[in-house]
Amino acid sequence: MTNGRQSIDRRDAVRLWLRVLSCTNAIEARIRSELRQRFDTTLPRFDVLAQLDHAEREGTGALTMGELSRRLMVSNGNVTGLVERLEREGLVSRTRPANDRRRQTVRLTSGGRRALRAMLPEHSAWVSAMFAGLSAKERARLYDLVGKLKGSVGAGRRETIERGAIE
Amino acid sequence: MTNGRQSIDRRDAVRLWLRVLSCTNAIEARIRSELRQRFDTTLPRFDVLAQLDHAEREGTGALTMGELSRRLMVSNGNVTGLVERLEREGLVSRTRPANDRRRQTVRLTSGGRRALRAMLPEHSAWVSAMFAGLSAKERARLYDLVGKLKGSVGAGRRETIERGAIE
DNA sequence: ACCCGGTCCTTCAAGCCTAAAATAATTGCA
DNA sequence: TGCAATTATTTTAGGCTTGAAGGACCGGGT
Repeated sequence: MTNGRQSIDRRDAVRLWLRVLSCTNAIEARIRSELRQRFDTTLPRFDVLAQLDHAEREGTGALTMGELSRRLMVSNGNVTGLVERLEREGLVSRTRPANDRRRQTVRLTSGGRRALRAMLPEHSAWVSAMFAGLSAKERARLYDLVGKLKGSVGAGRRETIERGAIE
Repeated sequence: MTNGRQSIDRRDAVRLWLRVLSCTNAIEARIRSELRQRFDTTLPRFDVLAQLDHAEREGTGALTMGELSRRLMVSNGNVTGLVERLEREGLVSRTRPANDRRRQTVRLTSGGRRALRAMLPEHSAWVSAMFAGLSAKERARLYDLVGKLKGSVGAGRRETIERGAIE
């Protein structure tokens, strides 16, 4: 049964995954390259600023390091370095709240807010240009499918763990 | 026109992009984690081995550093380091062909081939488990949409460059 | 024979990223 | 109160990644 139904499905899944990956990489590479050329900055830095801005709009003026790490889906230690560099550049500021001195809260400085506001519209323009080849209907379908996939990823993990790896 | 038709489309495109990105990251994180736990290796190393194996099956016994860099879509310098580490571990070997001594050709060692063959079936199993929440029809639709998106990404780049950034 | 533009690869500096260990502050509970 | 478990963050060691600069090599034209 080296080439049964299951093997074929698996090969298809891998092919699909590789296509998704290469597409994502291409988009990301484009955004990185534009950010570097137009604003002399990097994607992780942009992500931090965008996340802080988003929090601000929600009413949360500042985020803790941990909250930032969760939202960006990167490790704690990574956030430490990123925020350090952004602070050195004067784009964010850190404060230690008196009620819990383990914490570190981060917020945008006015310079950081200004820098981000300059980048956001261009960022949207790049992204929407790259997605322009898809109709509104196709984009909606893609949105749904990826949402379903996201759910499936979590479920797949649990199942494989419960069952004990490969059968 | 701060909130006209275009802005809304753009926001949608960004939302879609963020969903695609977070889904891809989740899948990649899972694969990285499994590779580390089960085989004590990393995704880039796996990618190099898989690419060399693929080339082997196509009849090309070995790849040059440049060809490897193109296929993996990473920089030249990056490949140098990756191959160095894999060579240190005895999984690949490098040779300098006599007819063009600028080049460096890389091939799997028997140990490398053995290591990869152990990983491949599990890798497929992880991926197909993560995609199992989608029906065959949905997977096919996703495959097509992502293919179309991939085309659109290239087209979007060209257009933005020609038109000169954001209008 | 010599040079010169191009190709192939490596080196370099800097930043990104992770997992695991260490540090520091808080909380709960005996 | 005292102290163990928990929570929040930083540190550490190692690897990944890039863009740019540099060095070796090839081929063709003079």
